[in-house]
Amino acid sequence: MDKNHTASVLIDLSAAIVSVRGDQPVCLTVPDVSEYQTPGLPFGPFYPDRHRTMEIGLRQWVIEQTALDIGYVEQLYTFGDRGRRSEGADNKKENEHIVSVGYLALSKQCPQPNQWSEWYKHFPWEDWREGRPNILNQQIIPYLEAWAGSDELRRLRLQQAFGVPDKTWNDEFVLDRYELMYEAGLVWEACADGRQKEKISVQNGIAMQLDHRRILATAISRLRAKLKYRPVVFELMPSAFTLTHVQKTTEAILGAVLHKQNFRRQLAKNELVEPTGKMSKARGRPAELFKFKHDESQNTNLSGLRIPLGKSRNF
Amino acid sequence: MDKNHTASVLIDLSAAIVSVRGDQPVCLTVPDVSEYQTPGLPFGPFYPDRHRTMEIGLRQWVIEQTALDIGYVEQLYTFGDRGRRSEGADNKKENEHIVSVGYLALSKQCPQPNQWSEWYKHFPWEDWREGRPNILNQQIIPYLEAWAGSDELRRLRLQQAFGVPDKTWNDEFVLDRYELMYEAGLVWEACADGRQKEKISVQNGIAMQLDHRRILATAISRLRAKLKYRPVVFELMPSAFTLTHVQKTTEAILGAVLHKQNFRRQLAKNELVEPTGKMSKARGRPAELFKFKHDESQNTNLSGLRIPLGKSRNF
DNA sequence: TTAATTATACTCAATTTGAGCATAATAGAT
DNA sequence: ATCTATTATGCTCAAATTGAGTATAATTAA
Repeated sequence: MDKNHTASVLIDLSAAIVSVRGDQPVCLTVPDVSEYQTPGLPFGPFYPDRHRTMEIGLRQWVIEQTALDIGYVEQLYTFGDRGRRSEGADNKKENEHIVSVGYLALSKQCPQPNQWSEWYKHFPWEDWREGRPNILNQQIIPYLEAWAGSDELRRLRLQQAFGVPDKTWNDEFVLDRYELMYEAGLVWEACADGRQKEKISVQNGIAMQLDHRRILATAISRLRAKLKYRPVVFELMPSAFTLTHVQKTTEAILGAVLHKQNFRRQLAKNELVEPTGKMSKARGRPAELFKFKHDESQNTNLSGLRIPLGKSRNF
Repeated sequence: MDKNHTASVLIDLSAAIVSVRGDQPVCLTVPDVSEYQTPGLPFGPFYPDRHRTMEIGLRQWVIEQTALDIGYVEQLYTFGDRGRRSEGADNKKENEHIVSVGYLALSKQCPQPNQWSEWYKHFPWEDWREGRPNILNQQIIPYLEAWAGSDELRRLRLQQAFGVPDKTWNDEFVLDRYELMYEAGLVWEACADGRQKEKISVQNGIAMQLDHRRILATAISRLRAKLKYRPVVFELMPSAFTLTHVQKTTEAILGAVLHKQNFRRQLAKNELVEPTGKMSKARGRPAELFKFKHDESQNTNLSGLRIPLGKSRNF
């Protein structure tokens, strides 16, 4: 085994810090500085001599920079091909090889509204709560069909990621869909990376710096999947909440509507919440306020919500 | 955001290359060179200027070093605290900060038997196929109980990871269990890293170099989880196989026995296999030979085996 | 008082799961 | 030949879970 390493790299810890504002999932972004006016995820370098683990390093600079209380943190993926730039087309020092380690963090609050960017502005095709997004049939699918042409492999990937023409939409394939659009040159980042010569005509969601939209797509995929077998929603909820509030938050993340009674049945069966005795006051009948029945341990083994997906998911 | 990186690191790509030999899951290891005679996982450096992505880099040196046909490759986790060594207690250059990116790879064959190490020699408490392993009640649990003492958090973690005293064993918590044993000083690596002064008396599974047993634990956790929702078993099967063979392979990985008829019902329902027309010849009644009904695309969206876990899992 | 709104209780058929029994086809022993 | 051990496969059945309703209760705003 060759142990003479010749290439050293710098490590960036990038964080998709997620919260929910109203009925919109949001993500902390940093003001755009580049010429392209694209927002980016917050990131900071990893100093291996200062922090024992990368998660400690991440928490450190998140606290320093944002003063946010992030309870839940999870490593997502390590990308070795950062900006995926083709050679020389950049103003960065070329010797600086950067590996980015993406993290997902969840925050109960999201102050300073302008610092938080709504997920579905970057991924308009991922929000199915009002039915199938128009952008799919009007823009994305036709372009992708043309891109696939008669290439059998491309058509299969298209079918599995976007469910065309007959399969159903899978809410967890956010990353697959984004990657496919990237490859097909349907997102701005593909131009920036030099894969696409001309600027694309349609704006398929707001672009982000470097590979940040890819990291956010990974975060959404992971969070949507996790929601179904671990009670992570409660990391996004205040200490007391109504059952409808939990449901709305879940629906926001999944980008889909759920059957109310069945959702509550799952909560009840898994004993995830307990009543506080207090009531909420809103428009209609007051709802009981609940709190999360947490296990004291962070790394809990509760069964999460087995999401009974409502209808209107395919077409 | 502070962009003046001061610390550069080297990246090692470590691979848990998994296969199944007979009824034992195995993992490719490299001959032991250290004074401790402990085997290690194969690993190689990542050269960012030579390989566009880390996965490409990994495949490259696996092909070069092992000449193995690994189809399935998946990134596991990136560890920033490698050997987790306390300061100065090592013969390595202290300035060399190494970050290891762990990968899981699956191989259909495993030639050169002595290069492959059986999982359950490193994790004897994880194989429940013959019932609850004796080592749990005889060694591990008593030590962990003592370590936990009256610390409430420790007791909760113990309960959730090992299911003591009343909860059930969860086959996916391999990493949680290993980490707990590491913290409690119950595995050799804890000594090596200087967390434990004296050598531990009992050998709780064969140790590995650096953090390699932790990477293997991560691999086992991930593979056990994945098996239940993606048809990854077939990455470990030859082109034609009997249904019993699939089941034995699945059981080997899960470390648990399954209900035969229900297992086959799942395979049938999900249309994961199709008959080849040929028959196997063995001791009893000949079994039909099947092949995996693959979707041509690697990144397939098949539903995997929803594992109906047999009984005898708790106690 | 009425309408609109929201919450919650309860029902019911269809499906899926967990666990079992019964039968079929082979090799090897008697 | 025929019995026995062994493995494969078909079929049943009750319990649990899911998907999708209907009905009713408690509020606010008009």
